[in-house]
Amino acid sequence: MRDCNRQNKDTRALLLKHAEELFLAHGFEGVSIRQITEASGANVAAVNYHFNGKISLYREVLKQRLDSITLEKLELLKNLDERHSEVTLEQILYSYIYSFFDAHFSSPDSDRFLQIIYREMAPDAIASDLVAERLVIPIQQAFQKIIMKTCPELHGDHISRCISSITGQVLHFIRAREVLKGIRPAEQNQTFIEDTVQHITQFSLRGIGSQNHA
Amino acid sequence: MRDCNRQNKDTRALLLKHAEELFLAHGFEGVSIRQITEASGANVAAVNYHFNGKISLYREVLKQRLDSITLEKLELLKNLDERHSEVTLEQILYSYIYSFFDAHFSSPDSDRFLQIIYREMAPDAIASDLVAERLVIPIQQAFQKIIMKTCPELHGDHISRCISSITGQVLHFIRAREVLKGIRPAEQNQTFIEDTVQHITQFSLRGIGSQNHA
DNA sequence: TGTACATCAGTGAACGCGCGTTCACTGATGTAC
DNA sequence: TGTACATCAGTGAACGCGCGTTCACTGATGTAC
Repeated sequence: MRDCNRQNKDTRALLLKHAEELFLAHGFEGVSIRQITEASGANVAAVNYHFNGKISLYREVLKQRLDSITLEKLELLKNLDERHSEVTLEQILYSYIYSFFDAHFSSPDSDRFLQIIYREMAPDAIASDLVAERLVIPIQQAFQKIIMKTCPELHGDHISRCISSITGQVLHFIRAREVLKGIRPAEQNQTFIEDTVQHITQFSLRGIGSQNHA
Repeated sequence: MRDCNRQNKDTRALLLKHAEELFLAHGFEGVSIRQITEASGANVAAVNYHFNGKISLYREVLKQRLDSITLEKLELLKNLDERHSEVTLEQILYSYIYSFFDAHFSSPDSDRFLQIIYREMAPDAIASDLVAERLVIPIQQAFQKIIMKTCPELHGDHISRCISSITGQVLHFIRAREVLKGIRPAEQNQTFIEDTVQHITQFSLRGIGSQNHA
């Protein structure tokens, strides 16, 4: 009787929505097709009907999220690029690094999502190609373009490696923060973010070693 | 007939040995109890008899490997410590960073093992406590002690964060190297190691910002 | 305007599989009297 | 020195479960003549 006679409730969209929620919360292996279809009020067979199996559905979900994150980061970088003559390298680094922590701790989803991206960066992951093509490469390129404008004396390869160094730090501080609490305990959440972003910014600013801004 | 009448073949040790091999090659979920017991020539029930379940066996395996890696790194750091008056900060960083890449690419196991450690660093992992207590914390402390001796003008908290920055970079460059190949392609393996270690060393040396060695 | 057929979204039930765990058991060895 | 019992390593078979996938199906809608 509930939802009685309502055909065309767009099962496909519902599946996608609930799959996103569940995969983000519990990872690929942590979610069964039955959980997804039950949450969507559909039949177990629906996932196979609409998406040709669990893996394709997962990749579909991932695509969407990766694209939306990439879009967001490119937006930020575009803003910085437009103001690049009035902005210091330090400010660029700070904005970029802060944006990770900000996005990360403002949404309960994104903690889990970072774990997922992390896992998918492994060479044998189920979707490392998607992470590379839709996230890492476009962001890296845009970021590199800005830094090259701001520090024209630096070599492209050097900048590229420095960006990887920054990304590596950001991911590590966020992801391993529970483990790191065993080393530097007793930080409040807000000062943790502020302190860590400042540290990574200053460390990396020196690390880049631009003559313009040293 | 094979292995006929040989009691006391120490099933427990065999299980541990093959579990290590298999878990390292395929991860926790990637290995079934049946695979382990078959490889060990034992009955399916043997894992539960000797180890009280799959998780305990996994943690046991992990403990051993973590301890052996920690021991190895502490050895390296002890050597550096003993020579700390004749060694520059740059040499210390280089040795430490290089040791990760060296260990990593000289053994086929260790690539997979790094993935495992990585995964176990996540807050909700099956053994993040082991990674913290038996690997990250002891190494961090020993490393910090050396740097404090070499750069007495630096604050302990600052050094601690810098070490995390170094670790983050090392892990990222190793783990995400396939993804990063999309950005900086066409490096041979040996020059990749040499170039990357040099980059991380120099980047971090500047990042630490010691007055003594800038 | 009516009929026949094709298409499409979605269902329901079952299939076969591999999993971790359990439990009653065997047979060798150690120990107490 | 012999017997009775306890302990221990290990086995074999089965249990129950949850999984992803399959397949024949329904019933609504669109299309051609």
